[in-house]
Amino acid sequence: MLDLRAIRKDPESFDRNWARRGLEPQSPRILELDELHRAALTEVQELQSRRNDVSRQIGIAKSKGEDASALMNEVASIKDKIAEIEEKAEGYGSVLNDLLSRLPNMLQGDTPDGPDESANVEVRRVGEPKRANGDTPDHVEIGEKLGMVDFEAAARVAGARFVVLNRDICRLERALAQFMLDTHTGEHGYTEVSPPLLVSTDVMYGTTQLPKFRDDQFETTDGRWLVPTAEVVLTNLVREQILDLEDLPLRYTAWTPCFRKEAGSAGKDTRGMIRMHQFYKVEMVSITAPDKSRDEHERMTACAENILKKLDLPFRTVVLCSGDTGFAASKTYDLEVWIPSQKTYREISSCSNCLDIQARRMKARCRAKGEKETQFVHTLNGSGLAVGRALVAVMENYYDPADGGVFVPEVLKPYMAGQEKITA
RNA sequence: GGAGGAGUGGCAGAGUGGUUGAAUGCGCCGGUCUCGAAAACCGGUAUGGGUUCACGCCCAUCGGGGGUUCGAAUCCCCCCUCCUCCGCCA
Repeated sequence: MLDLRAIRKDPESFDRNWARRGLEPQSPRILELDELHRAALTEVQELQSRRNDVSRQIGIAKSKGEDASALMNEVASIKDKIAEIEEKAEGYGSVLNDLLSRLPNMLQGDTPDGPDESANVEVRRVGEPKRANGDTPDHVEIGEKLGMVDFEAAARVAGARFVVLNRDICRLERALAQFMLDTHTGEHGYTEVSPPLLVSTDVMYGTTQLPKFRDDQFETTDGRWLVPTAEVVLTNLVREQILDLEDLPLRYTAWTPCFRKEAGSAGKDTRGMIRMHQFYKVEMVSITAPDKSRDEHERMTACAENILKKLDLPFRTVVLCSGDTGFAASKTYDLEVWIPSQKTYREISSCSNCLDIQARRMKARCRAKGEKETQFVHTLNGSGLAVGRALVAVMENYYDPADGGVFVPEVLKPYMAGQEKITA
């Protein structure tokens, strides 16, 4: 949710910012609805005030044993009027609210302008691709030859976009997750959380999956939702709270499955485990004071990069342009890992600063000690990393053409009982 | 799933239809006293919204939603959460 008061104060700057995402000016409609809404609200409140006043007089009159029927008649007519205006006010309010909840966040000044991903800007590149040629088999071929990746079995039990992993490959997946969690908790100051994977509609609204992205989500028959990312739960941990400013930042990490319908991605990445309906991800979430989120964003991105560095996987970091930046984000860094079989860098992490847009929806605030004023916190989320895609990257980058095996990255050996290599 | 009990301000805890946004205690903030501190005493201490240049005024909120009533924390209905017992179960 955007700050309606801020829009009132400077509607043009909001329209200018939305234009960077290719949106038409929104403020005229917003301001019109806002004005109608507030006028109705004021009228309702004046009537309520009058009603309360007369009711009080009725109480006094009755306690004195006087006749109050004239007063009671007056209240009756006020009540009808209140109901009428109230309905009007609620109508304007809900239309306005729906409009606002479907508008994306303000972009930061240093988010570059551009229509789509082709305009994203590379900010760093770390490591050199070991094999830039196309002779590396892809992870599907590697995994199936090892007999440890089985898409057919997955299709039999669940359908397309699922996978069954076996033996050393699923152990490697687990090792990756463990390594990421240990690094975030041990070195990066994050607190590990094991959260619910089914959440309420309010929670999905809080982090902006709803109402606009309903079609991407799995809804249960009892009105709950399967989390598309742990961001949803971790961020909502502070919903409806007033936090002590001194306790910020809060940093949470969790290793969870993620469930996505991938409704708009039909035909994209159909081969392999790049795009699944279900995948594991280690997520980082930070809750910060409003003036600290920009620094935290850099820090969080560095934490995600650190995982790739330790895994010794070649990657680059790009800052997304205005047209590619997600709905809730004001600025996003994507980390892209080298995928040898595709001879390209593919997204493995996305770190976003959402400013206060989620906090407003969640009513998550903070307050300095001794102060009366509350402020909305800022929320950030980043993958640290997508475990499924990390597995793909390790399988391909650590592939040994000599025997079709996969070397175990140095940092993962402790999680694999010292195992050096995965072979058939 | 069944039966019963409970949800009030930061916390504890009154309040069962009438100037109750809510007694009292604790905590917290400010002040008096003191060389200083403690104690004591005095004052203040919810959130959101509308309106106003401002002081302020007003509205809503006692788990959530709806209803009865001139008037609801208090009565009725639905839902949620927690506790106790029974059943089931990873």
